[in-house]
Amino acid sequence: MAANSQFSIAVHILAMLAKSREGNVKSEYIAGSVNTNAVVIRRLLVQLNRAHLVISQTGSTGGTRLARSADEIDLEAIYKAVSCGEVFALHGKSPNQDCPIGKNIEAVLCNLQKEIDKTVGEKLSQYTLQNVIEMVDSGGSEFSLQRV
Amino acid sequence: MAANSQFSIAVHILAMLAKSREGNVKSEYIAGSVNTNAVVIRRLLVQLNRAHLVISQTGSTGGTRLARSADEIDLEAIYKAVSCGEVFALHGKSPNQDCPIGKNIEAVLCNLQKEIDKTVGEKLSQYTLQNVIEMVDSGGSEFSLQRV
DNA sequence: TTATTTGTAACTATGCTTGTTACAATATGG
DNA sequence: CCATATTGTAACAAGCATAGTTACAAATAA
Repeated sequence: MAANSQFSIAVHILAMLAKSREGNVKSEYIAGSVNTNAVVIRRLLVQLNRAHLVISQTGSTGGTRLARSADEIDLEAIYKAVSCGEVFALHGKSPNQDCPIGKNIEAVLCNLQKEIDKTVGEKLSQYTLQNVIEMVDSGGSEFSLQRV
Repeated sequence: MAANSQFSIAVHILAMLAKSREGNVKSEYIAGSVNTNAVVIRRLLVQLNRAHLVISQTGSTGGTRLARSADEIDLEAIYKAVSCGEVFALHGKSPNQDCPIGKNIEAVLCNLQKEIDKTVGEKLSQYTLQNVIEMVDSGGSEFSLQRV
């Protein structure tokens, strides 16, 4: 289980919150739907709080709610909030700087990486949390409802 | 060093091969530029062979060469050859199927995943290995030369 | 036959993600 | 003020993928 599923879980969490607009939702409750430990949920909620997508409160009536409505939250914001990193990684070790290709390939790949990340962000920004909820409600069969 | 840099290394390898069109290039030589072990290179070359991007030969005059010219190899083909997987992962464990959201969220995210992967593939297909080499030759400062 | 290179297996080391327990900090309500 | 409940967070273990390394069989050329 080393694959990064934080974005998927984050979308799941936010969908849960969106469906419970009245009142705070507890991490334990969300964990029951995601089928994981509540701490895993709380760790993600910290990141969603920092991104101002949700508001959490401690205390006996505490919990978490959306910071704004579901159609004002797009998937790019969620993706960036949980900082899923890049589509591909650059070299682990630096290439040989004495080789003309090794010397410059990293810069080229870094620029490409930025370009791809931008493309992913633009595509994700075409969908809102509201779109996701509509898809879930209709059985999850298609993913075509895009924001106008 | 757990991040997947196989696509980056694969591009590096192919750039090396493209710059040495005459004759076979040995994995040890490529490893010297990438700054890693030759077996790491050979493992990637196996995948590039399977994708028919390169041709390898054993024996004392063996090595690897491009299967076609650099402007006939686009970055999507390289990306698919090394099967870098998906931009984000789905849930590790299955969500709670008794929850209306848990029951359908996976299908929605799976469709989204396919959509994003398609977008990445389309973007990568706009660049060829030849474009990469031109970038490297010009110092790697920009990434803007796109295939017509 | 000898030398050289790829292909591949096996093993280790490293690091990330997730799961889990524990507990301080915070907030509510009696 | 006290009891209760929840978040925030630290600490640690488990599982898994990537990368590095050694070793050797298979293939090929001279």
